[in-house]
Amino acid sequence: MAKDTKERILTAALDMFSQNGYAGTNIRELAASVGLVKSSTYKHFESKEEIWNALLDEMIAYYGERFGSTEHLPPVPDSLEELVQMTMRLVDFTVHDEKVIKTRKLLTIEQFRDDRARALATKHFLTGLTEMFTRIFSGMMDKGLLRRDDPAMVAFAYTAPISALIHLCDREPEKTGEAIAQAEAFSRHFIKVYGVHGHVG
Amino acid sequence: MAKDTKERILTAALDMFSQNGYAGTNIRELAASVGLVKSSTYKHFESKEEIWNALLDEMIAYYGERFGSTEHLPPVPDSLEELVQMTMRLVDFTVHDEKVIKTRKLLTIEQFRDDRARALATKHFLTGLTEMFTRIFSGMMDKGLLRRDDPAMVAFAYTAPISALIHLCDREPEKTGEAIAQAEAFSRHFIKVYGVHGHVG
DNA sequence: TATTATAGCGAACGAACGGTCACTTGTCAA
DNA sequence: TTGACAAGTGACCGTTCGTTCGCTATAATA
Repeated sequence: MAKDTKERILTAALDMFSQNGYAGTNIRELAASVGLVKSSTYKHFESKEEIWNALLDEMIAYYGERFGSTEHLPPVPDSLEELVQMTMRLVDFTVHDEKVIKTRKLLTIEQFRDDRARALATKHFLTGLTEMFTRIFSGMMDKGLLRRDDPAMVAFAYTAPISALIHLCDREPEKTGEAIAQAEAFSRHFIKVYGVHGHVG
Repeated sequence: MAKDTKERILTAALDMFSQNGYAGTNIRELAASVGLVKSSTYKHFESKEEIWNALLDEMIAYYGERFGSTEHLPPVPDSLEELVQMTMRLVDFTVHDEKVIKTRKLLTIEQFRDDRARALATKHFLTGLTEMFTRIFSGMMDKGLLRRDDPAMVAFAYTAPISALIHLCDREPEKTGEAIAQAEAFSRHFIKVYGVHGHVG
């Protein structure tokens, strides 16, 4: 039950830090949201900062196991349409999963204050997606599905606009539907421009 | 001199809010950084929140006069190379101008807490640049410099990656040189893909 | 059963917060 | 020369912050 409480505190911390920031979050409310009184928090963490560090540890570990290993790489699509579908599944997940949303918001808010948050933000918002799609596009070029070009540059050109739309969903959740539609429109625009057509799917 | 002090307080507020956030900034330090004692601040503003609101007012006004009016639109380039040059001038300014950097950082940090910051963030990070380049690309398509396509979609495909690199500069200023180089590389990649070549510049 | 560690609690701590107020100083108009 | 006002000061206010401490209840261990 101790382990359980500790986990629940971290979950609440992600909630509040991602909404109000580290400085804007107070332990009293945080404890209350897991049904504790503030002093009880200190049975599980030595300080507010330790909660922050533990949360970042968890986020870094989660990112590592989810995007760091090659086994979680999506398979190289066999058609341009499949690329669109795969992209949209990815977008759909990433703009609807609460934990992922809160993680992004927290990194957005705290990236200028904490160096580990800064580094993780760059991975989350830029290099992570780009590297993943660099491999995918490299494979698709080999298959003759995409025009031969620098796969890293093409991946950057593909993922950055999608990233921008994901950020828009975080900022203005009521526009999520709109943003998803635009992501799909962009994906279809992309395959029109970069894809090799007349291909037998 | 009163007007002067008020302005200096706002400048200091932009400094501190953009670095530590609204909640992480205290009036004592803010006042000290303009050579005042905290109580003197209240001769110019009624409260911390009023400072925040005045700062946002200023940012909104500045954005309006700088990007809102059509007179500040850059002219439609006469060649693809000119598009690259114009883009790089814009990038260079936007990643080096201190006030603009701090404005972006502040909007990044506070976009989830304040509705006006939220709206302004979307303009700054997404729609503003896109709309500007929609007009430019529309003109370039008319001139036969770019392949005919939906100018808004092409503008989005062009500006989103550049925006991502600008954010990278804000987050990791030591990578600014690298990011600028990548912006230019991307811009050249873009004109290679979307441009009409064999054109007499 | 007696012992001990754990996890909760309420009260209290000093420090820092945003904000107020009476007071002084300097400036400028009447 | 005087009066009014704007701008700055330091002392102080109540509140909230993160943190500590002594206590209790529970549950596992010996």
